[in-house]
Amino acid sequence: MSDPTINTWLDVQTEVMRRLHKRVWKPGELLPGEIELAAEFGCARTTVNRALQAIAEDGLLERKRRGGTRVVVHPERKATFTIPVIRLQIEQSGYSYSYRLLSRRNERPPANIRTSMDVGRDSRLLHLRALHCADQRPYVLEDRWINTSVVPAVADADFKLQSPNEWLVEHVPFSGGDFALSACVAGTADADTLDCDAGAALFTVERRTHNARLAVITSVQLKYVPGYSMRIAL
Amino acid sequence: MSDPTINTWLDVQTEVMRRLHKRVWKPGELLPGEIELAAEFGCARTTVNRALQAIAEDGLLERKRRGGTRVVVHPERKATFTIPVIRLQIEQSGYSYSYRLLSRRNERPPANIRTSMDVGRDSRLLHLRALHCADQRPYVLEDRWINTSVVPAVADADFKLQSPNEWLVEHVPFSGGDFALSACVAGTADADTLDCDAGAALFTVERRTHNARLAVITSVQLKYVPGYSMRIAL
DNA sequence: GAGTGGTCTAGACCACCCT
DNA sequence: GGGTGGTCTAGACCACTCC
Repeated sequence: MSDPTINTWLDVQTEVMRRLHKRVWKPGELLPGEIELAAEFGCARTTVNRALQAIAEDGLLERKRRGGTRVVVHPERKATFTIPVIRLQIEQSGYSYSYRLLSRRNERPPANIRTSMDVGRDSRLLHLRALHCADQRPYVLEDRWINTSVVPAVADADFKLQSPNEWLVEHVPFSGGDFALSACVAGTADADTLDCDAGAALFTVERRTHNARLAVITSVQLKYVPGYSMRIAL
Repeated sequence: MSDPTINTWLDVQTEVMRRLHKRVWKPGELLPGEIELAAEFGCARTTVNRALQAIAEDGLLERKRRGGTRVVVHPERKATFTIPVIRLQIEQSGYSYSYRLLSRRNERPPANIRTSMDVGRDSRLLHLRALHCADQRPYVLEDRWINTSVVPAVADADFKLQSPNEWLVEHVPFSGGDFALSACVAGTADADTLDCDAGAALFTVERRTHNARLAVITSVQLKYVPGYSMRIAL
């Protein structure tokens, strides 16, 4: 071996990755067992285990108890991105952040919201609309529904200064949810608020958040200003 | 403690998460050291370490060598999604997949591609345009540039049957890249190909892929049919 | 039944970084 | 300097699954 000592589990990971790229172990093939690899690398089995587990988490290896470790055939790569917190997102770009509450009402939600938030047709939810700006220019338009029976404390929240997102993060521990990314056409109302042309294409994020008991806390739609793009590194 | 034995590192993770949700340890606060927690849970320090590391990877804890483990103030959640392989994406939705190569040319790329792929103004790159269909109906329009000097073998590839994406996955081990998600308005040509109205909003994915030596292999833009949304679970 | 990965333990040393 | 997390080791037992 030409390798300059393999000690840490990261070293093992690197070496295994190298062999995967060089097709020393081809897609679909079985890798040597952990003990064997440990012997070759001159380290403990635990160390090899840690490395292989990490690679498996990235989706490049598949491990089974009796079946050994196998190279995944179609390496369906996984990307992880950090869910943007709008204020930080803007501030990190070097702009000043400002925020304005446009409206706050208790309303009967439309059908799609009733469905996605799993509430009856007579329920009233808190409906918030807000605008986030970068250097005083519109950046993203927020349209949010909050289930007040799941989060009663929201009645006392003042959203004039603090955005709903930040209030929720601080006051309501949540456990899960889902995302949908899409594109929509700016209507005249959107265009007016976002200070753009009607008919422009808006990058849109819809997000639903539920608590540990799977009750939907909030459902929000974010429409970004035209030209916005969400960047992710692999 | 009312807890029914804490043995595995997953048990520790669950218990720590529970305390984070219950604000036993509040945002910004310092957790007890690993040895202390190990004593409380009645397990080895290694086990506690594994659990805390996993939570830290999710962005909820921050760990420093001398500074201990701290609850992150603004838990910037991370989401991980699998990069869609178009054919599988369509087939898993229960549709039949078909694919058509629209054009294949060696061309001088426009300025934005020259920049993003880091090539000189006289370089010629392989330019591919293709359409992916679900049940014979347009689903996504692919516009791809491949650097032929980085991937010479591409000259011999036949993209009439196999899509460029799948060919690249099979033949060119890549190591990294980046994504940009955005929205764009369908021009008349796009609308014609995708069989939709001009002016519709198209969800757009741009992706750049480079090899281990950071040479850009390919840059691709995918325009999805109107109404498409990309879904991610947390 | 037997072999593989999954995990735990106890002890040890190291790297980092705050005071 | 000293305390914290980061990691390695060696040995052990368990759980799953293929044969």
